[in-house]
Amino acid sequence: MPKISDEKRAARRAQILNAAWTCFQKEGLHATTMDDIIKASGLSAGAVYSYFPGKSDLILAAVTTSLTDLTALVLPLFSVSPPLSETELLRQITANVARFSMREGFDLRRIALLGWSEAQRDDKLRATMNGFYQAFRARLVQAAEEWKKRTPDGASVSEEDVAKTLLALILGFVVQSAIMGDVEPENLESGLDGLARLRG
Amino acid sequence: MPKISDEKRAARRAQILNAAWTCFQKEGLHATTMDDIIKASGLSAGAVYSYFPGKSDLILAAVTTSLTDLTALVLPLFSVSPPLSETELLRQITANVARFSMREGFDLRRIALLGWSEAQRDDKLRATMNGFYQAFRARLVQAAEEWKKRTPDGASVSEEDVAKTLLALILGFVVQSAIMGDVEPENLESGLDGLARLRG
Amino acid sequence: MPKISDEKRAARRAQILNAAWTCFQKEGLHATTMDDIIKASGLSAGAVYSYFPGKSDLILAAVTTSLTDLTALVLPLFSVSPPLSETELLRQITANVARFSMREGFDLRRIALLGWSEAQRDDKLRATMNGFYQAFRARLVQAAEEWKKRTPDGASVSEEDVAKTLLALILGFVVQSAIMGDVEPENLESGLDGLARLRG
Amino acid sequence: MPKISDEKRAARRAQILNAAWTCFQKEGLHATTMDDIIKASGLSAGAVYSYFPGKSDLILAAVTTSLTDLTALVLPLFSVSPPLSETELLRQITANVARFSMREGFDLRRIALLGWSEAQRDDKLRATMNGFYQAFRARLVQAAEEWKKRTPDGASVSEEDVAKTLLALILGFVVQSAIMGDVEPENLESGLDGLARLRG
DNA sequence: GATGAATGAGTCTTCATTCAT
DNA sequence: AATGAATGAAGACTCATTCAT
Repeated sequence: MPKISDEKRAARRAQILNAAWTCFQKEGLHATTMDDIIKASGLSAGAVYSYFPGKSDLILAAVTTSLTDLTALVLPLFSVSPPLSETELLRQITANVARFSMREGFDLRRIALLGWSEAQRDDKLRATMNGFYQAFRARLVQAAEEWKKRTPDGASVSEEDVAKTLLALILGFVVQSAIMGDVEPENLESGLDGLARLRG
Repeated sequence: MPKISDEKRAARRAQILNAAWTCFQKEGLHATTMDDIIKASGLSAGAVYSYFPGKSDLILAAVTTSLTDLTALVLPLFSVSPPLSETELLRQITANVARFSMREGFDLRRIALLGWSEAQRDDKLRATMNGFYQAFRARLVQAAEEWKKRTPDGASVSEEDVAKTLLALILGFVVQSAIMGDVEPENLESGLDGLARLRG
Repeated sequence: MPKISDEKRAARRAQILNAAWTCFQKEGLHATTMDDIIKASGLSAGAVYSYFPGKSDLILAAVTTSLTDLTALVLPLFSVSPPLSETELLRQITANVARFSMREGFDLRRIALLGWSEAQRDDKLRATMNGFYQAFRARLVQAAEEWKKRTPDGASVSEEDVAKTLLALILGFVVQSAIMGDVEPENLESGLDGLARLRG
Repeated sequence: MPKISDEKRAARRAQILNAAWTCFQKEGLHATTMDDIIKASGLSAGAVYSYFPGKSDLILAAVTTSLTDLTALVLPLFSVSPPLSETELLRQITANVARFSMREGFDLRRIALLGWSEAQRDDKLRATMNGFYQAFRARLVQAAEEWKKRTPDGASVSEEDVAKTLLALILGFVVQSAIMGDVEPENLESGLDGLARLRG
């Protein structure tokens, strides 16, 4: 098969995935019907099914894609030089999540909530998400190790726990802003600072 | 059958809600059919529908109940004397959430994830959840005010932001432990401490 | 059993029938649920079922009642002295039907259409209605005989056919005014006159 | 399955409509279940629903079709040359209705009664039927104008009222023959004649 | 390969009727 | 005798998936 065909295949896949994403976000995972996606994609039912064996695969692919896109957005933040401080990293990550959420009608936060819910039922999806979050947290652990090295008297700090705490803050930011809608990256930065000062 | 007593009505309602909760948790909100709930409740379809007008009401009631139960569990923590410190409050809240999650096979965290997802589609549910979280965060603001008073040099701390940050930590704990399953209340306590020390 | 009890029974029956009539008219025969009637009657389900074995009996009774009421309204017209002319009788009958239709929200024409439709399915109802219409047409035949006697040269007139024609006019008036709503008794009188003149 | 031809689509539609008509007539409009129609049509539920969005549309289409078929049967009678007399037109119309009623097991009169009843509840259906009868009556008015022109001394005749009277006779014929079953076109012709003679 | 019509098991919900209290 | 909660068999309609053309 010539190369064009492969490109076309990839384009078609992206086209379907895009349609699925839009629908999922607007209607939720279960309220979206295959027909919605088929219509939105502009292809035929048979065509869609030739790219994805079933609805659950489409869901998995959509969530995976959004996770991958997010990774591409966030990973560079770990490699800037000089490395970002904890406060700065948290602010940038949450800011990126918030910014990504506004893009072209795709709200990453909604997709995240939908995905978490679906992961309760779908083993494959849960495994995929788990893997992604593990990898992400591993990067946070690495970053924490860096900060630790630079901190005199930081030997007793658990980089694992710091990573878990940062991840909790990020995920909690996603939920809180999706449900309540009145949280900005700066709030966490200020709150974290306040919390430290209140503890003395 | 003559008029049923109020207690019996309430008991029946609870019986149905209990069945629904069990099913929702096992299967997810949409994958659970009314028939599942009907069978699990041990009642007839008509009986279930005489207590709840439809499936969405059952979902709303199930989520509301779990939210109410959680409130009952967590609210007392704000009233202990002497008041808990921020670290202690966070640890106790997350510990209660984790403990509640293990109770009688009901996992509050799963219900929470399912509810958040459903709230994207169901306006009534979203309003209910929003109200609950607003009230909860207001209590956190109050607590932060207390801490602020006791902190010399704490005047510039934003209690709003502290509350948002604590809520983010709690919600993030729920997500992280539901999806990844390897987070304990102590991790957040230690991580928050480490974070403060790394910041200098 | 004392007399009071019987009276009470009759009153209850009427109360139920009244409720049924109102519902049937507003919603149609099938769209009306037993619960609608029960609620409208102010009695309990059991009470209603102790007076009428089932919904079809209620329908039969409601139609029969309306037919009976109509009879009471129309029959006297055949006994007035001196007897009414054909034109006058037709006008008075249709006028009574129209007037009855306006009474207290009960529209006899609607009940008639509903009853005819139901009679297609319900043998008992069909038999009842058939009997009523036969009796009514027999009265028309009698009236036609009278007119015939008074008409010189009327020997060859078929009183049966005159009666069928008058009945067709009355029933057609009911349908036309129920569906189209722009027919008055006078129209038929004038139309019949015109028809005669056009025939030469 | 590739795109189906227009003829095939129309044939399928007719097939379903035919099944619906048969069922409606046998069982009545509401007693007929979608499953009855689906079974009778030989198609699947999904197929039927892809041609008709719901039961009420099927009812509307069935009634509309029967009305259209009837129009095709009756309209030519208004265009014969030389024009039919009032008596003749009435006889031919009723005769056609009666004949149509016998065709292939479809009884137009029953459909008419069912439709009138349903029109009480269904606005769309009522509007459709009203439109049809208005058009039909307009043709009767036209015919009456013709008769009027040919009648010396006919100037004062109201063609509107003549049309309303003729329509009442036709509709009344339908009801009377459907419910009582002992009326023939000739009866009306003779009765109308007798009525004129009795009036002097 | 692509199409989209067709499938049919499955969903939520209703409602005439019963019968325990 | 009266009540009204409970029953459960239908009913209308949906939708992921297939496969004839």
